[in-house]
Amino acid sequence: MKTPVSPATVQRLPLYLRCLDELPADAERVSSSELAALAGVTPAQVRKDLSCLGSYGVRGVGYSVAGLTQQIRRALGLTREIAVIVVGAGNLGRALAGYGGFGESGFAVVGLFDSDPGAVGGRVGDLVVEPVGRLADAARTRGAAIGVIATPADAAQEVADLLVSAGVASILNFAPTVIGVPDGVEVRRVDLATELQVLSFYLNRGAS
Amino acid sequence: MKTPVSPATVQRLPLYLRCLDELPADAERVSSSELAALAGVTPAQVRKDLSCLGSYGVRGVGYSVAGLTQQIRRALGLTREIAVIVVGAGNLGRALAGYGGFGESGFAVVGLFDSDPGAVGGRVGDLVVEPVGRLADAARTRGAAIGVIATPADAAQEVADLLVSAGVASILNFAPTVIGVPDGVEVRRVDLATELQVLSFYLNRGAS
DNA sequence: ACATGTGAAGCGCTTCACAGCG
DNA sequence: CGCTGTGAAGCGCTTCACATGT
Repeated sequence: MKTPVSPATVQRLPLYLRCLDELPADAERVSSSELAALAGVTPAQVRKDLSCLGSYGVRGVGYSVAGLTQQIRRALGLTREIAVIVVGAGNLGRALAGYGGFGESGFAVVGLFDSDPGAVGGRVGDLVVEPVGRLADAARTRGAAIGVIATPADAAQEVADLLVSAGVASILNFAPTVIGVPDGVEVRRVDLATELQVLSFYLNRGAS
Repeated sequence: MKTPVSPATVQRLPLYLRCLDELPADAERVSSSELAALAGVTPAQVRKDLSCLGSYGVRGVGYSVAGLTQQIRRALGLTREIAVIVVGAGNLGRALAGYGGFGESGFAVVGLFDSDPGAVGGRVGDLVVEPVGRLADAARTRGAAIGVIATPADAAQEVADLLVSAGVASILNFAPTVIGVPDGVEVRRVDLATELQVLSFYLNRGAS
C-alpha cells in the first residue's frame, strides 16, 4: 500500500528514523521486533507503518537499515534541506536557533527575528538577530518553509499572521497560546505547561 | 460520568485551561461552542470531555468560568504546587528553568543540575546550577515529583535512571532519544526534530 | 524455519442527534 | 427556546493471526 499514510503513522516515522540512527554502525539489517523494542511500540505496529511506504523488507530476514532510512526520509520529504525561520530571540528562541540537531535532521535555520530593538543585532551561532519588520521579506527571499514561534503568548498571533502572509504554511508554535490560521496552514503546538499538566494527572493516578 | 478520563481527554484539559485563561476577565460564563472555537475542537468534544469530570455546566446557559477552571485544575491534580527538577543547564535547560510560566501553571523548579563542572555554580534566575552528583539526594529532600531532561542524547538514559532511582516517576524528556524506564514511570517526549519532520511531511502533502 | 505483509477483529475516540433541563 | 449531557453510530488506529515469500 503506497499513498495512504495515516497521521498516527506520520508521527511515528521520525521516531523510527531516530532509532535507526541509534543502531550500531555495523548493523546492516533490523527486524520489526528490534525496531519496535527501541521505539517502544509493538512489532505489528512497525510492520503496518512501514508497509505504508512500499516496504523494503525481506521476509525471513528483516529490513535493510540504509534502505529503510532512505525510504522514511523520502516519505517525510527530507530529500532536500528545509529552510526554517525562528521568531523570538529570548531564551527559548536562542536555544532553538543554536540547536545543532537541526542540520543533522535536514533543516537549516535561515533567520532569527525579534521585535525588541535591544535584541536585534545580537549573535547566536552564525545568525544575527534581525527586526521582525524584515521577517516577511526574508521569509520569501530565503525560501523559508517552516516558521517557529518562540515569542511570548501575546505576540504569537501577530507573528503567525505575518508568517502566513509571507507564504509560510507550516508553523511550530512554542508560545503558550492557541493561534488561529487559515485552512491549509499546518500548526503544531509545543507547550511546556501542557506537558507538565498531563504528567501531573498521571502522577495522581499512579499514587491512588 | 466521573472517573474514566481517557488519555485523549487528559491531553485536552490543559488546552481548555489555557483558553479559559484567555477569556475576557469579565466573562462569567462560557458555552461549549465558544470554548470549542478557542481551542480548535468541536463543541461536542468539549462537552464530552467536561462531562467526564462531573460537569458544572448549566443547561441553556453554559459553564461557569471560575467553576470550570477549578474543576479542571482539580482533575489534573493542580491543587498543590508541584516540584520540578531540570537536568542539563545548556541553552534549553536554562531556558526551561528560567521560564516564568511555570509558577502560574502550578509548578516550581526546585533544582537545576549539570554534569559539567564548568557549568556548576552558574546562576539562572533564582537557581544555582548544581552537580548531578547531588541530583538523587536533592530530588528526595525537595520532594521533586517531575524530572525534566534537557541534556544531550547520550546522557539522557543515565539521567533517567538517576531520576527513577530517586523516586521521580514522571519524566519530561527533551533529549533527542528514546529512554527506557520501568513500568509505572510516565515519560513524555518533546523532540524538536520530530516536530519539524512531521511538518515536513504535510508540507509536501499540501504542495502536491 | 523465519520474518514480513495484510485482511479481519477489537478497541477507543470522535461525531451525531436528540433527550433533558433550566 | 438554548445549551448541556449522553446513548448510539461512525471512523480510525491498534492488535491479532496467518498466509506469503525467501
